[in-house]
Amino acid sequence: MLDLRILRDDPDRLRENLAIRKIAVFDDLPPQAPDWAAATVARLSELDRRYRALLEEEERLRHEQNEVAAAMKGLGALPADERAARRKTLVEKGRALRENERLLAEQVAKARAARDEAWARVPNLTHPDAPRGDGDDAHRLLRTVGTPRDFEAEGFVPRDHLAVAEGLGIVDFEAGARVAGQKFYYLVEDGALLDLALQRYALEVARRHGFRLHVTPDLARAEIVAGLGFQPRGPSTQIYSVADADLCLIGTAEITLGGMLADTILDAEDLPLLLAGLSHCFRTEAGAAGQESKGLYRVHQFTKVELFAFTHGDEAVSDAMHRRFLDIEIEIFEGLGIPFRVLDMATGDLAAPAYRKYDLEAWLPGRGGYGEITSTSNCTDYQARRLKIRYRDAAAGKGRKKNRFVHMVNGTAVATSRAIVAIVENYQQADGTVVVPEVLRPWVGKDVIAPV
RNA sequence: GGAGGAGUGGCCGAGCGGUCGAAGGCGGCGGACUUGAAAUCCGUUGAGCCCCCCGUGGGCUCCGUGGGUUCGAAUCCCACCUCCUCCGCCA
Repeated sequence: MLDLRILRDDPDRLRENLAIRKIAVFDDLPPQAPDWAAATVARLSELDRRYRALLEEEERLRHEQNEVAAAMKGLGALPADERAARRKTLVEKGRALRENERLLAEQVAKARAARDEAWARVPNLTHPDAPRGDGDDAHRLLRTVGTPRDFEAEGFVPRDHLAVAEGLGIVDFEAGARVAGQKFYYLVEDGALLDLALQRYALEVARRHGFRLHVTPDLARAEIVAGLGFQPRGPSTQIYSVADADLCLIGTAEITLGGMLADTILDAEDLPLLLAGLSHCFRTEAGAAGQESKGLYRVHQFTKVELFAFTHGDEAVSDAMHRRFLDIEIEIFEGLGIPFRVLDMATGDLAAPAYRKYDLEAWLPGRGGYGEITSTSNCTDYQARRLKIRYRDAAAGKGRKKNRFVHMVNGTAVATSRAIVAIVENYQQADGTVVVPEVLRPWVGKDVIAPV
């Protein structure tokens, strides 16, 4: 959620931002509609004005109520009969005011809900250096790390991870489908060890960088999910909900790490707070299908080590943290020996909470293309405002402390399923075995994964 | 799951249906003392929102959350959430 002052003080900035983000706030004003950004801002302003006008009227009535109640207190000194008469008048007046105020309160609540609902859908502002546009060509290539293997020179055609993994018997999608449905799977023997090894490896790197380790809940209240900027309900939601409970299966530990400190006020000296979270992640993957979704690449459940930071509410500070996150992600995949590229994601592809986002895309020989393996976003104060995560800050004045919203940065250390895809495809050998990346060997306990 | 108890400001903790945004303490900030620090003493210190003639201006709200009773609710009633104690069950 953005600061409402932007709507009131700088609507042009809001309109320009909407235009580059291409995220619809109102369903009947999609980004394809003419002047949709301007029309969206106009409607938001109108909702805000309506709410404030009603609120003002309600507060006036409340003020009168308070005056009646206060007048009642001064009655004690009067003679009994006069006191009774005054009392009767005041009670009647107070009662009438209460009735009116209640009617108005309903309208105020409705107007407020309408404004807030719309406002919550307005995307975050955007980093000035983020590339504009949308679509795969719009992203800015920042770096390429590692060199893809020359399989032709090695004399064989690389297979996709599913073929290799099933050949090795380290993944079982049939059993997954039988038990939980399509896009569920079992990791078996060395597959299970590989999964755990990736978790341990990522955690060790995170801890070395000063992140405090957490195994988080895999479920969270819908309110927390929404607070992080995810849509917990609705036809196109990526989030599973639990029936008869106000709970969602989390799509990422970003939700549980970010929600940890909801409604708290931190000490400025405690920032930045660096958290690592291990959780299962669940995604409905509504509407996703096709070759790119094959096998372990797009599944309903996977395990992930997430990095999370709460920083001072200063764009330079969170921006620096964001680059630090990117460096850690690069370190992790460089360590795994996977060739990848780093993209500065275009404005039209950013999710609503992100101010800026970098993706790591691994080279996947089985596909002959790149596929996203990790992602890191600076969400500035967008999530903190809704979750009410603040810190006491020494303001410009002497000794005065002011509460400010923290900035929140998240990033993937490792999503095991996709890392396994990248490892299996990049480390496969002509005989169908897979070499274990050196950094994982202590935990996998072998150099090569071969069929049992 | 059953039976009790409790949720108050950054933290701890008092609070009678009206003078309670709320005692007291800690912490923070400013000052005195000190070469400096500690100790001591004095003062000060909640948040969110709305309006305007934008000021040492006016108003509204907030005591777990949401409802209710009342002219008036931190205080009374109901529901929910969370925590604690005891019992039961259980990896």
